[in-house]
Amino acid sequence: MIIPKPGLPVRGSKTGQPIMALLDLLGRSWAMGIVWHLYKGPSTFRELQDYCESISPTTLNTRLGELNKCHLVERCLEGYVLTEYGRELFELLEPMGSWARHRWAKSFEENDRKK
Amino acid sequence: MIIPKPGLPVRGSKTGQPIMALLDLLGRSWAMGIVWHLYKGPSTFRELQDYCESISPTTLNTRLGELNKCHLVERCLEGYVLTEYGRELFELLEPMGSWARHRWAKSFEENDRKK
DNA sequence: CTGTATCCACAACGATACTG
DNA sequence: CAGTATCGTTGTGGATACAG
Repeated sequence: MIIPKPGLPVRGSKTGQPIMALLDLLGRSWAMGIVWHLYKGPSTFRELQDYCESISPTTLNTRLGELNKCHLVERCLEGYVLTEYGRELFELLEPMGSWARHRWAKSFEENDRKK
Repeated sequence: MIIPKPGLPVRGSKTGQPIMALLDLLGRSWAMGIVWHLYKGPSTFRELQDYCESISPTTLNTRLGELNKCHLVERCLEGYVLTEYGRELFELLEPMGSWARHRWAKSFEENDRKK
């Protein structure tokens, strides 16, 4: 398991620019889904598995380990929960998600209409 | 070449959530570097190749094609340039980059000190 | 200069079975 | 319930040589 730490080589940046490490981490399968779901409150392994319908236990466990080592998720009595960093990040992600949905996605619809 | 379009399956999301498509696109090698460099102004293929020191022509061309089909980059007389969408996205990315550098990266330094 | 065509190596992920 | 161990498939990207 390669942890995308700022300063070390990551997918897309040999010098490990923090922003690239972040994009690497969050771009992996289900990472965003996990953060999104945990923002609502703590969840167990099984609950997350049900939420991410087609995720394999291998991948879910790997992802949780990565998010944990990157200080975004931590263990708790109820299973897993977002850290302070995790919550901050989620809130930064919202404007991007909003832009992606409302502006960017529209650009593809326009393109489709022209064809 | 698999283009990460919102609505179609992408790395990390089978339903192609727009935010996941975006993270997929930007998480690929050198994508951010290209956007970052082009934010300063138009560039030729060769200039981008020099800027992204170790990138192969194959990858650079693939990446430019993806960014173009996703409406973030377009061709111009001077080579390549950011579109209106591209500039909007860059500006949304800055707060995240800032957080990654100043808050998130610090969390790893703290961790290192403890060990 | 600007790409394109091949080939190769490796990391990511799902499927599955199994252990604590 | 909560993971871990293996295996096979596939995408990603570098290297290189070559074409427009």
